[in-house]
Amino acid sequence: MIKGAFELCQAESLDALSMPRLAQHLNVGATSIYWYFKSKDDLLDALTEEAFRRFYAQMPPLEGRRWDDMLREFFTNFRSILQGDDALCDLTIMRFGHYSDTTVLLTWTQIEEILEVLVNSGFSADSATYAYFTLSIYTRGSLSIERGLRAAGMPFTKGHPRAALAAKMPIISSEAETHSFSMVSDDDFQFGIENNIRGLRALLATERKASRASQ
Amino acid sequence: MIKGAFELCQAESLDALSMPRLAQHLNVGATSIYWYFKSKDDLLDALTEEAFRRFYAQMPPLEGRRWDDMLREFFTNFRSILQGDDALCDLTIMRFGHYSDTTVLLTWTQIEEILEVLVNSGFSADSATYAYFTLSIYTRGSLSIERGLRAAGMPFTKGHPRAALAAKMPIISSEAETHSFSMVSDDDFQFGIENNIRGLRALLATERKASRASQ
DNA sequence: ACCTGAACACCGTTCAAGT
DNA sequence: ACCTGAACACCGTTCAAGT
Repeated sequence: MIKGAFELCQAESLDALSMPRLAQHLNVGATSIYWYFKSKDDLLDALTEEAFRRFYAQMPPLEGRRWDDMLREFFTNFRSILQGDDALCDLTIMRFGHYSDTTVLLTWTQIEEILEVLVNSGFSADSATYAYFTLSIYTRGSLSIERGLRAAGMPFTKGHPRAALAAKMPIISSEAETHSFSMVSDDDFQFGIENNIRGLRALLATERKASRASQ
Repeated sequence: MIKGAFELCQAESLDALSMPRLAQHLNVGATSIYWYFKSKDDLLDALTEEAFRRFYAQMPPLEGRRWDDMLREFFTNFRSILQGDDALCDLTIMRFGHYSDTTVLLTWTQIEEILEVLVNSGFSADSATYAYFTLSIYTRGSLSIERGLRAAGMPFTKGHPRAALAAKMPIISSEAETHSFSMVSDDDFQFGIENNIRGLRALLATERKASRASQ
């Protein structure tokens, strides 16, 4: 049932998933689904849970490197997995506030593991939490915007005709020649992650100084 | 026409905007709208353009302060305006790849102004562009996730019952008492912005050193 | 030029009825 | 326990027809 729903989502898209279409795909009466799920939203919740299971199954384990390498790798993996599977992306990124208990447990377990590395590297528990949230929001923001662009048919990726609009904008005009203005290119993403890591490095330095001073 | 559509969106929500409902709101035949807009998507595009106009009208002008103050203020204003108006938020943040030429022009003008400040402060045009994109993606990510949570009825904002799940997670358990786990609280947002600014400050320092060395 | 109503294909959902 | 089809209220959209 959920497997069939996933097949349909992967083949078409989450938007294309309707009760009649799913029923047809399963060779079953259109309303039979309501015996298993009391509403479409219920189905979607179950689908979201399964999506998270599949997502985490694809995530490689954290390597025992330095905290900055770990963060970089984790969020790069996070992004590339969801970039490669629109159905998974739509279900995990776009469906907030629809996380089942097992999904929350799965996610928190993952977060705890990361926080542990950060705290062991000298971050306070507070800073570690903020750090993870910041990178998580950024990565998800990038993914959801990229997803939106792809769904809309990928307007202006590079060398876009709208460049004409930039006549009186010297900086943008020159940047537009080399820089994709989608805001979500690989380079953009890498800069964002790297910039946050730079910020965290500076924060860590001041936190260490403060903790030494208080001893 | 567009004004009426906005009224309906503000009173209800963007989801509640249907052709029949809008027609009813305008005291007009259900299909009359199709004389002005060839499809609902067309209507939505026009609505998006108007939303951006209203949004930028509310954005206070950039103050002539230091680049970091400017960024902080800009994105804080950005967020608080869209936090206060769900219709505006749905139309501007959620509808990517549906920007009209005048919307793009409006946006680019705004971006150019910010890039100018950054470049004048010593950033390369490339870094300035990356910097803006990073903060923009983060702010939008935060807004869209907050919006999703609100639409879903704001699950676990604080002191949430799910804390029980965190039994074997020492760091999360202790954090959960003081830290909202929504990832999009005011504190979370402020940390994200501040962390990016810290990262940019470090970047600026190395860029300045490099440009001095090459002279 | 502007608006209407009937009509169509699609949706989510309910419910009484079948096995 | 599991599945069905008829039915309902709601969509977006087309089109021939009215003014």
